[in-house]
Amino acid sequence: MANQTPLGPVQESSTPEVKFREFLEIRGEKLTEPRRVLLRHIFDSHKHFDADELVAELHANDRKVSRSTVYRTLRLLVEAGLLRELRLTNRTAYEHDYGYPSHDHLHCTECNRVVEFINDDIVKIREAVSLQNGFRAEGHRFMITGICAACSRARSPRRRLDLI
Amino acid sequence: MANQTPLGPVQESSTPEVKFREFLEIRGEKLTEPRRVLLRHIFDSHKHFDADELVAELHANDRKVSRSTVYRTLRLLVEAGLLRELRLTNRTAYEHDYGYPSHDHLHCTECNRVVEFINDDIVKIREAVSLQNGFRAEGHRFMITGICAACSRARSPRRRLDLI
DNA sequence: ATTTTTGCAAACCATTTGCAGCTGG
DNA sequence: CCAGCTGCAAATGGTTTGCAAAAAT
Repeated sequence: MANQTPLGPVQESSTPEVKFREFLEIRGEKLTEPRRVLLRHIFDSHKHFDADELVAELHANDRKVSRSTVYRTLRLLVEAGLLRELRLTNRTAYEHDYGYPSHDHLHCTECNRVVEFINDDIVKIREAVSLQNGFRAEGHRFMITGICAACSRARSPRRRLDLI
Repeated sequence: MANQTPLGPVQESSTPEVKFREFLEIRGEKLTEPRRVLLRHIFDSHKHFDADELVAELHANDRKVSRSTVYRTLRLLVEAGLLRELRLTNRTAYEHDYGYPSHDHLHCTECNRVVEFINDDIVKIREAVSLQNGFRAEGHRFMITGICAACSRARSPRRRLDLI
């Protein structure tokens, strides 16, 4: 799942680890070693990932964390506001939701790439629509699906050259 | 999955069955009896539904269609542009996409109800963002998540109304 | 000491698929 | 007739869960 990171970071008052510990303390839960390993790995690089990739990468690095713990911790991190879920067609991907500006996504159904973009009007629409419907909005998902520039290019006006 | 129908129908040049037959003919496929039964049932009432509900309702009506055929036909109807998929948290729901205006959704995470709304600015944003990113947009999903008015009011130990 | 967490394996569950027989055109 | 379809049962695959051992406070 390739993905670039066009958006810059945002200044935050504490690290993900501190924020996670606070979250766990409130619920009387613990910041264990596997959770720390996972957290460090996740916030070490900024990209989209899924549970499976996490398991594989950690195994490759000899920092093994079991699949169940990965799933359980991902759920906690979402609840803690550190990660955001992206439900794609066949799997659930995650991205940083802390220390990173809020944004939405373009999803190329051809190459499966996800590109981020920021548009402030979306939240305005969200609030206006919620107000009209007596809805207390907690979040939204806006995903534009289609074909990215690269795939469009590689699609039609290119065939003839392949024929030699 | 309770859901009202706030939006009015739209004038179309042919019925869902005609449109589906055309779609199938182009691909050299057949409009069989199970498919007809399913299509009739789906377009008989306007509401959101999932594969399981369809199977149950048809069985209750003694118009049994097998689960596999339901799934296979739903996929065709989406490809044909007659239905639209809504990926909710735990399941895939469907709604009419033919003879019905384009719209987006509010999803109450408490009672799981989905409410439709129309906002023309969303498509404008979609086109603007796509242009900026060299993206050829084919569609979008905009889902606002939060708590609906009814659940806000009853905001006590209320459990989700998830039917089944 | 007590409560939470972990890893494993098994369970889940919506959806898909292989196949033998049925059906529409 | 023959490609395409159906129903059944079995397979899939991502995700969750039960449980006994391990770790945190």
